[in-house]
Amino acid sequence: MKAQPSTYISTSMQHKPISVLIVDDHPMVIEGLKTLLSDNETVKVETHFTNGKDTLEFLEKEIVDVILLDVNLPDINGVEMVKLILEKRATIKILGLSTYSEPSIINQMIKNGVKGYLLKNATSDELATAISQVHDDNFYFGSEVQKILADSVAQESKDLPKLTRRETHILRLIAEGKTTNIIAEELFISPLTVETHRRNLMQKLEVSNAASLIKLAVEKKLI
Amino acid sequence: MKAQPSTYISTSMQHKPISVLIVDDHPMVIEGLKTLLSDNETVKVETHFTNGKDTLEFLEKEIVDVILLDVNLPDINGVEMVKLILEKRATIKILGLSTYSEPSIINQMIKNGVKGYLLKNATSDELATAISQVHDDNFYFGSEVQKILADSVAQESKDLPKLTRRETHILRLIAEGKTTNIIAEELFISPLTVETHRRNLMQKLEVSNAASLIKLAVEKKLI
DNA sequence: TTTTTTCTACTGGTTTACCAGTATATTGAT
DNA sequence: ATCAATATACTGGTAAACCAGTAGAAAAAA
Repeated sequence: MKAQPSTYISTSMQHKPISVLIVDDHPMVIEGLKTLLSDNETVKVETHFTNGKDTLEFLEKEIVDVILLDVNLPDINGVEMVKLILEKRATIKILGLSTYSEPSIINQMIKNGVKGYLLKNATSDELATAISQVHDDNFYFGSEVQKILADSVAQESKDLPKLTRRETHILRLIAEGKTTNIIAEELFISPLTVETHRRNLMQKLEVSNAASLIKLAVEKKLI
Repeated sequence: MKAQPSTYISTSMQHKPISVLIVDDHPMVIEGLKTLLSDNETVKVETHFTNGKDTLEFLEKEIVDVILLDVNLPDINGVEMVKLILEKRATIKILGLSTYSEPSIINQMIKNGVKGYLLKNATSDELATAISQVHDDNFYFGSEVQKILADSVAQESKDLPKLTRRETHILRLIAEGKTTNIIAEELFISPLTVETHRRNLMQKLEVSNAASLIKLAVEKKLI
């Protein structure tokens, strides 16, 4: 299964290898990925970058089949990167990579168009499968990721109502422990207005006091 | 610089290489570390493990000079691992490794006896230096880690006053958005008592309302 | 055992949050 | 230009949080 007759490979390889670009700011991970993929003749790691800017510049001129994209880049966040890459090169398949697994981020990345998502504890096999699947325009999500997505989908039914800019702002100030009066002073509006916003927030988020409001805001990373 | 005359190496290597054990649950990182260290003749990667249990079993019989220890293992947490390893083999030098950098964890690990700490975005050079430094019984901390430690020392002066069990419990209930009366019912105590606890909490933590209390609790992971 | 800490509980008072309903000016979208 | 959404602001009332001081009982530490 692993070692095909070399004659076959060298003489009649119908498909050229899948060209892969690695984007990760951790040299260790880059080396690790390269090593894990070095045995695999169907994949060729084209090059790598450690930040978003260089990656986008490269993609101005060059193209690859699949990008292994770390979510935590120093300059541009992963979610944004997905959008920027696909705006430039819509046919590229992006495979998200991260150490931890936050449902909200994974969801955002899927919305933006990643074809797959792996945690960095993925095995060599998973990695190879993922690359070939996304290259064939299928989705691929690691087993842990699938579990996480399943959980978050369950909650997604009563998703957060979107808050207005003003509401988000006030929510953040509330979470900082500021009272209605203080907030009103800072925003140069009436305390009564602040209270109205607070009430609307609690109604929208279906909670009954400031404590729950803050907890929910922290949990959902609205602030 | 890379290729020394092979005669020199094979005939007169005064010091045997530093034996290194890698412990990390991410295959990618393991491969990456091995690759980064493969050029370095002064270091020999003995073997690797992906969890704490196997590592400790190995150390029952074998010994190495330096352990590269990931903080986030699936079974035993890094802080505990350091203690367990050093109880068994006090002469081993442990170099902590993690992707992110939480001051409290780094501090705990130092207290438990790690000789160095690197983030996973360390370069090949940093890694080599770190290994040789800790092998010589010096401390080595990556530049980012040093910055983090400096910051945390500054804050450490007014560290959190330790809360009693009851206080911690009530703090958690407050953070869940429960009112004084509800908490009192749940704990079969008077609402007045709950309020006293709340007041003590606020005093201890130097905040002036429940909102700040919750935010602080979430931030400091007291709950 | 004695001392200290923790948990318990109260009085009495101020401030703030919370609830319900209403209303107007200003944006933003179609 | 018109309609919907947003941000603004009010009245009036109830409930809960917050503040200060006190104090007894239980548990833990000395």
